[in-house]
Amino acid sequence: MSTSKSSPYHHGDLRAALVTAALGLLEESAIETVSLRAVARRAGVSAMAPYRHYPDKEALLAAVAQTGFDRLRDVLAHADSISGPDTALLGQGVAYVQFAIENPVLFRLMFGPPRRGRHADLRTSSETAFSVLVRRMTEQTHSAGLQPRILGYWSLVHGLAMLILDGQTPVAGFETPDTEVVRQTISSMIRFD
Amino acid sequence: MSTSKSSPYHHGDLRAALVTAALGLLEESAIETVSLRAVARRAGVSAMAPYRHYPDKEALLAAVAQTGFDRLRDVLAHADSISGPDTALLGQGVAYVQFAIENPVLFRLMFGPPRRGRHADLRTSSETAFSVLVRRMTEQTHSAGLQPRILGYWSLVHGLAMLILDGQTPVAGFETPDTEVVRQTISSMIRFD
DNA sequence: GCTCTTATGTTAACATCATACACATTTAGG
DNA sequence: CCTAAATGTGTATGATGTTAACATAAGAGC
Repeated sequence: MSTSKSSPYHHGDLRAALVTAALGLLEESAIETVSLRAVARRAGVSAMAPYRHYPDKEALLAAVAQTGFDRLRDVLAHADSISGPDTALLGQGVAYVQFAIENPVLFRLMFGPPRRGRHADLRTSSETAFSVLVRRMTEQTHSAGLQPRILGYWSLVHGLAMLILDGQTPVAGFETPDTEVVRQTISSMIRFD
Repeated sequence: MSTSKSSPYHHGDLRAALVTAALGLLEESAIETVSLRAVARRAGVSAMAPYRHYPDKEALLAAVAQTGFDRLRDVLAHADSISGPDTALLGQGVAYVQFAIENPVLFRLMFGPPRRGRHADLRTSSETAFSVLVRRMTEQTHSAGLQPRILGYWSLVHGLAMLILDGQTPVAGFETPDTEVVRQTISSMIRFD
C-alpha cells in the first residue's frame, strides 16, 4: 500500500466509505440532496467510482438502509436490556420512536419505496431488527392470538414514529412529541392479558 | 373560445388536468417515473406549460397529495356511515388500510417528506381527513386520556398500512394481508372502556 | 525484479430532468 | 378594434444517473 501521501489512487475501503458518506449526508440534509455524485464528492473520489462497488444508486441506498436497520436492532436490544421484564416492551417502543426522531431522513429511507425485494441482505437486517421486538412480545403476551398483537404493536410504534416525522400530531396537547408523550400514547394502547 | 378543433392552443383547465395526469401516473408506476415532463406529456402539453399553474414540481405534487387526502376523507366518511356505532371505528381503520393498499404510491406521496409546512391547503385537507377519525374516536371512547388514545389508534392503522406497503409483515400467517387480517390486527389492539 | 492480470479509480459522453428566459397566441376588457 | 394579461411553446443551462473507454495500482507467478 502506498504511504500516507496526499491522496493515493486507491482509497482503501471505498465501499464502506461511501455508506459512511451517504449516512453523513442523510444526517445533514434532505433525501433529494443525496445524489450519487454528492456522495462521491464527500468521499473524496470521482463521480463514477461508486459504480466499482455498487451496480447502481439503489444498491448503495440499500446498503445505507441496511446499516440503519442494524443500528435500530442495537437500539432496540439496548432498550430491552436496561428495562425490567414488565417495562421492556414499552421501552423498546419508546426507543423505536426516538430512533426515528433522531434519524428522520435515514428512517424514511429505511421504510421508503420497496427495496427489500431486490436486496436480500437488507431484508435479513430488517427482519433481525424486528425479531428483537417479536421476541420480547412473545415472552410478554400470554393471551391467545399472539400474531395479531405482534403486528399490532409494531404497527402502533411504527405509525407513531411516521406521524411524528410528518408533523402530523394535531391532537391537542401533543403538538411537540417528547418522550413522555410517546410513552403515554403507547401505554394507552397496550394491555397485558 | 375556439370550437372543438383538433387541439386548441389553450387547454381549458390545465391546472386540474395536470393533477389528473399525475394521479394517473401514480396509479401505474413508481414515484420516480413521475417527472414534471412526463405529467406534461400525459396532459398533451409542452414541458414548460405546468409552470404557468404551479411554481415548481413540489407545488404540483402538493396539489396531488391534497387530492389524495380529500379522497381519503371520503373513504373514511363512507366507511363510518355504513357501520353501526359500535363498529364504525374499526370500519374506518380497515378502510384506511385498504385505501393505502389500493393507492400505494399516492399514499406514500401523501405521507412523504414534509410538504405540509409550505402548502397550507394541503395541511387543511389532511387535517380534515383525520377529523373524521377523531370525531368518531371522541364519541366512542369514554375513558379519561382521550388524546393519547386518538393518536394511538391513528398510529396503529397508519403504521399497519405503511408496514403492509413495505411488505413488512413477517409474522407467521400474516404474509398476505387481506381485509380479515387487517380487521383482526386492529381488533386485537383496541378496547373500549 | 519483471510481467501480466485484475481490481479500482478517472475522464468523456449521453439522455433525462427541473428550471429560467424569451417568444407566440389566445382571450378579455377598454 | 386593440391592447394587455393569461396561457402555451421553444430554446438553453446546469445537475443527475448511467455507460464506455482509458489509466493506474496491487498482487501472483516466475
